[in-house]
Amino acid sequence: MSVSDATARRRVTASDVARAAGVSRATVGFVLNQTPGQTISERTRARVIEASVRLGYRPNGAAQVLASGRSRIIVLVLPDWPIEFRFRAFLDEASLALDEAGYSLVTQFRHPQGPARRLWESVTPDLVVGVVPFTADDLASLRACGVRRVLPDQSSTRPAEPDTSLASIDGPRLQVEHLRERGHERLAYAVFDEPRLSSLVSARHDAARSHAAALGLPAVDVRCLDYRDRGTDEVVRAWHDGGLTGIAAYNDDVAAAVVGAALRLGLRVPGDLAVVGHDDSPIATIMVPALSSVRFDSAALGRHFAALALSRVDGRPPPTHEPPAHVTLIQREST
Amino acid sequence: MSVSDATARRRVTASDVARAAGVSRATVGFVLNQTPGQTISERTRARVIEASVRLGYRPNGAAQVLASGRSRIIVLVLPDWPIEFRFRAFLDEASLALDEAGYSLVTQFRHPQGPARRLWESVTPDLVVGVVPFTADDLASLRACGVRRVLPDQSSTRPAEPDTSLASIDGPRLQVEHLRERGHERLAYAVFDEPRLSSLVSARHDAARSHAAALGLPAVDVRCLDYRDRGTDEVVRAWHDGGLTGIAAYNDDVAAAVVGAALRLGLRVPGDLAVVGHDDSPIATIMVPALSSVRFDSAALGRHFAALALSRVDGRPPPTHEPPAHVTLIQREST
DNA sequence: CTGAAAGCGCTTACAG
DNA sequence: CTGAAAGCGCTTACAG
Repeated sequence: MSVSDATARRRVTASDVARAAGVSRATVGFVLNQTPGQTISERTRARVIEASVRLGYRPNGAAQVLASGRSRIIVLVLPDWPIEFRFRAFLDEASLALDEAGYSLVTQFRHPQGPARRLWESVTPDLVVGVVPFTADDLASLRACGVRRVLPDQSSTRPAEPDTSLASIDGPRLQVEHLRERGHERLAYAVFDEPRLSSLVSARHDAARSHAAALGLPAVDVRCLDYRDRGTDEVVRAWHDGGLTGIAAYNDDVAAAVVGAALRLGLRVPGDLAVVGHDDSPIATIMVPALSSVRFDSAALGRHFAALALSRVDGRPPPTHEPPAHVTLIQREST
Repeated sequence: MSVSDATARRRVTASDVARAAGVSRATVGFVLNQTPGQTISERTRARVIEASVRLGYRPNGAAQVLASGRSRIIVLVLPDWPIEFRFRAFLDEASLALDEAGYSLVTQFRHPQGPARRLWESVTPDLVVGVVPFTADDLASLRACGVRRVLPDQSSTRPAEPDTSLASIDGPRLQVEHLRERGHERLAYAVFDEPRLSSLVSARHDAARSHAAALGLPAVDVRCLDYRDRGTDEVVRAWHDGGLTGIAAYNDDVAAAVVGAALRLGLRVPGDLAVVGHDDSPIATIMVPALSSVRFDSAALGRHFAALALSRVDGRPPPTHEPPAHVTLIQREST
């Protein structure tokens, strides 16, 4: 009765457990944290565990962080990009792998205006990872908040860490190669006019451009579409009139917009215009004609991200093996 | 020089600021937290602020949480649903509104296996909100971790809080009404076979069913599709052969799958089969034919969520006004 | 108007 | 093998 009273009244602390088990507070910590280098008798250990379970003891996170200096929290700062279809699998796998190692992954989107309070000011993370590099402002704040470990690592002059970002440029390469193999030499790259995406978009179309150049193909025509009006139709007509036959798209939605415009113009896909998307989202399979696309193994990327993050929090060198080969081209009806 | 030394060596604390400003540690806290009921001279205040800026002082979050018992962190526990298109806008708006009130919104996805460590064990949130109700296990953990405020509120017997969940059932109603207005009486409801979604899916098709019943329409035929094979074609053929003419879909991807199957079968959309989607994702505009769909005002929902959460952390009664009317039907070519 | 002091609930050398 | 004690960096009555 006094037990349930105490439970109801206020939070159970390590002192409560110690009292109930007839040991000191320190011993409670040693047992529950399995602190190495301590020799606790089996009987004592059992008494402590029994008491902590019986009382429903949960350590106070803030007190642990304050005393130990470690939170076992990793913050992932995401750019202000619209969520991509495969991204959820990336997060799921990364969280799972980190969870198994005893860490929690917490994500924060970074808006242009920026939140007044950065998350790392509140949660004392062991590590903060940015998908895009941090601003000087962010870095100053990170330092002032006592965040010791940051990825990408700014302080060192050694070569950049392995790139686990989702801004992969292997996809565009595969798209260009695939169109070339299907007999297309005059190519275009289609993107949506989505300001939030600018850095990612330009990384990808640059990759498409330079890979085409490396293959000796004519310059790739990069165009912005707006799916909300019919401007896409004109762009597609101009491509066709100009003799372009192969279109690589930033993602499957953009590819679907190109295919839709082509159909409205009476063009055959892939007869007159071959179109390849990116992300292998559900719509690629659903569309008529079904869309060739680039599939990301985002789960593998998520696991690789977790391994990299863990090596960083433990102060170990990053994993030496390359990130997994994670993109493949799925051919369907549109090429 | 000694300043930059100290900065480099270890974290700047309130004591450092106090020393530099020639005041006590308490005064530093009073000034920086703008504690009400204190009368601090303008000169002292200025000195403290100057020193804290100069030294780059940031309060230690863990210590603040431990001492004050409040973290200004709100955890939103998300079910294991695939991310819906409009969901990002919801999160953006909610985070922004909470941020303005000085709170950080942290989200955690809840996998079936469940993370070993729940986030609320580490971050001492002021409030934990679940999109779906918590399990008894979760509730026990929340209680043991000292989380005083939880939504949906389990402890009280008063009527449930206003529903801000994304499992809205107004969309299905609009779909049924719209199909009816377009002259369709024999309806079907199409979903994907996605186990992660079961609760949301059944909430929606139940809504469609009961609204059709309320309108005096024949029973709605609910069917599971699988877009990865051609089984969809057979379902759509069966609908057409059976005289069904109006199809409401769980989301725009499902609707696109139905439209695609209809086109492959040589049916006219909307002539032979009218199809209405849900979410108004980009693909609805892009598709040929363009898809009628239900648009969510998820930004307004996000703001409403924030207001509700803030009322809860402040211990105020929830906002009395209804959640905004947030769904509208956008008619395009498919109905 | 300002400061000295207790306390939040842990961890972790250190001493027995 | 176990415990007493200092310390993490704040907040907040309380006393002047």
